[in-house]
Amino acid sequence: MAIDRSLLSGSTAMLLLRLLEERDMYGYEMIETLEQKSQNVFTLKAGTLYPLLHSLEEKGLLTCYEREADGKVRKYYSITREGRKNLKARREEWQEYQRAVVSVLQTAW
Amino acid sequence: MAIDRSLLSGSTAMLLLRLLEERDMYGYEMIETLEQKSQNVFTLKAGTLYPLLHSLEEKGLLTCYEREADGKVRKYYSITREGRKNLKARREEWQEYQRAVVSVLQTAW
DNA sequence: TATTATATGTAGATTATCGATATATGTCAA
DNA sequence: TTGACATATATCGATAATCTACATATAATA
Repeated sequence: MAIDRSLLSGSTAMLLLRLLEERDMYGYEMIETLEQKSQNVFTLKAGTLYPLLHSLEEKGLLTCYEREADGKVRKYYSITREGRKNLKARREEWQEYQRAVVSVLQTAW
Repeated sequence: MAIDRSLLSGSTAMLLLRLLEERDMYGYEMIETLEQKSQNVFTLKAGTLYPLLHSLEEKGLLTCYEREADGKVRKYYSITREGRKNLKARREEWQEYQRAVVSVLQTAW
């Protein structure tokens, strides 16, 4: 990663769900989109992404279907109702965490 | 933790260094102070803190000395010059990471 | 005197991410 | 046409951060 990988820990699933909130995507597309949207801060590895997608699917947060595009069969992922609910919770958790970090970093003692 | 523990990953050392930037503290004091300053978002466990303090000391980011206070011998930690340098880098990394998350979450596509 | 808060510590388990590796197809330039 | 590179998906084992559980000891309080 461009940044210490441990910082990303736990927020990757949220970021993927956020991408899929906008539109269905296939795995490789998510890696590239995240990279662009974050100005190269998030350079997610395939070895991280695919197992994560499978586990999100198992948990019912995503569904998967195959579709041909540009002469290639790709696996598109779609966020479920449960996935949207989960995303909402993760966003709130992230806001809470972020506020807390800022308050420790900026505190005037 | 009050929040998903994985979110905290990687930022704990930064938070501890930040506390010690203000004044020397002993371990237990850091747990309580973090809890207060974060409004109970960061409830760091002893099993996380002490090994982390030892590793930061090994890396030369902290030094340790014993002192008696309130009739108790406590182990106070002090941030080193190297620790301040490290804190500065971690803060910058955190800002970069935070900006990137926000930009993915908020992006108007 | 018993319990709780303070205070420090270790061992083992869990989890997220990574690097390395594997496979297969499409594209483009030499 | 052939070799290299980008695209696309996937698994395995290693690494690292945190947790739970446990252990120990003292001080304060009921």
